[in-house]
Formats: sequence, structure tokens, C-alpha cells
Amino acid sequence: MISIKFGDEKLCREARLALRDAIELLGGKWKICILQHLEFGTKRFKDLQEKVVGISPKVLAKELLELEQNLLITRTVNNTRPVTVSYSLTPHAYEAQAVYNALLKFGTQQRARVKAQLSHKSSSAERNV
Amino acid sequence: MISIKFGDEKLCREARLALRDAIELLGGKWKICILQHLEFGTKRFKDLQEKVVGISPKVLAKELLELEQNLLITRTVNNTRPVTVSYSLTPHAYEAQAVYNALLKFGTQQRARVKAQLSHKSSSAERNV
DNA sequence: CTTATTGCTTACCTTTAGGAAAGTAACTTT
DNA sequence: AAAGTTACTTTCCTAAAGGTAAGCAATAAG
Repeated sequence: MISIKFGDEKLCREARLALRDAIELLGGKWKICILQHLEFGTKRFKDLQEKVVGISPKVLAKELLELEQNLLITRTVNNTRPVTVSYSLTPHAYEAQAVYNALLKFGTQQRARVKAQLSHKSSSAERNV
Repeated sequence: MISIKFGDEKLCREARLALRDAIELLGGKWKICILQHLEFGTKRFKDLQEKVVGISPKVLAKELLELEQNLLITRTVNNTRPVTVSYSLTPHAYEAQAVYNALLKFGTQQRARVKAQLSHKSSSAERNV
């Protein structure tokens, strides 16, 4: 088990701040999802609105702005008949890839576990009828 | 760059659900922080309240309950004069370790980047005076 | 002139997260 | 009997996240 040590049980200040920053930036319902979709290549606003199922234009615009301000994506206005805007990942965004992978792995294990627990519970509930 | 493939740009349903579950369970202001503190060993409610700076007993109780229900921690009532309650990680919790590490790494890089950007901006702002 | 498309913005509202402060239950110490 | 400790719970409140619906600007096609 590899574990990062911070002296005597004390998370140093920088580490705590870094952790909070990361959670704030990538947390919430949509961020990781948006980044993941952009990983397949540049996407227009409309594309994202369709791919990221359930997101509203308002929220999408907000999330994209935050990601742009944090240098994870680039916004480009294209010279097309109805204006289109493209969003693509910056190299920095690929650093978030590890977070995505870890979350996906953890989430998958977690789902399997909870599913197993539920089926166990329902079978013991049957016995209680 | 290792990237998990989901066929033709389509996140399969299970993967999307797993991702959401993980974000819901580990997201928010306190969860990762609490797990990290428990990694140094069993802690009582009071200990956690002191170590996790700024958390209120109400929120701590809520977070601990959620973690327990998701099988990441164990709650034990001790036979002490004023009752004490111990919380410790289950083996499953160690699977969240990778998420923590990835977040910490990402957050650290992110902070460095944003810091650099700010100092650049302020120097160009000086030129605009 | 009307309608469509793209990329938003605005206004309004509901839900959720989380903070502050006080209280409670069980037990011990003084 | 009063006060302290631990582990909460309860109530009240605010701020932020997020949803719904509509509107708007620019342009083009019918």
C-alpha cells in the first residue's frame, strides 16, 4: 500500500489546499463528464449539449467557462455561417485523466459491492415475510 | 497516454453510472478529507471533529453515516465511561486511495499553473496603468 | 417576411449542501 | 446536586447548484 506521508499525521497546508482545489474544479455533476467527452476530440457547444445527456445550455456554458478559466480547455470561435464555437482540451487537461480513471475504477468496484449487498439484504428480507 | 476506450465515443451506461456514483460518494467538501484522516488509524468522533478542521458535528455525523452505509468505514461503540465511538476504514476504502492520490497530484499541478498565470496577469496589468 | 440554426443569456424557482447554535442522553467526576 | 464529557440530534438559516423556460443576436435558407 503506497501512501503519501505528511509528517506526523498532519496534512500539510499546501496538500490540503491542492485537494480542495481539485475537488472544487472537478467536482459537481458535470465537469468530469464534459472533459471525458472532449477527450475524443474537439466538440462544438451543440455537440456537447447532445452528448452530455441532461445538461442545460445555461449550466453547460457555466461549466465550460470555468474549465476555460482554469486552463483545461480552449474556446475557439469558428468562421462558419451560423457561428459555431469549438472546445478542445489543453495539454493540462490530460492530467485530470488519472482522476477520471481512478474515479471510474472506484465507482465500478463500489457499484458491484453495493449491488451484492442489496441482493443479500433482499434475500434475508424474504425470510422475514 | 492510456485511455479507456468505450467503443465509438460512447461511454457505456455502466461506466457513466459508476462515474456518477463515485463522484456522489467521494464528492463534497469533506469525504476525501475524512477518509484520509482515518487512514492513519482508527479515530473517535471527537478526534475527527478536531482533525477535520472546520467541520460541524452535524455534518460529520452525516458524512460518517454515508461512508458507513457505503461500506467504506466501520462504526464501533466502545465500552468506555463516557461512551466513545470509533471509526475505521474497511479494506474497500483503500480503493479510494487512488482517487485521493490522483486528486492531490492534479490539484498540486493546477495550483502551480494558476499561480503562474496570476503573476503573469498582474505584471501585464502593471503595464496597463 | 418567416423560419431555422447556433451559442448563448436572462429570469425565475426548487433543491441540496452546509454552517451556527442549542439541546439531549448517558454516564462520571466533584 | 451540579458540572463535565462524548456523541450526537434538532432547528433554523443562507448560499450555491442546478433545473425550466423563454429570449436574443447573427446569419442563412426558403
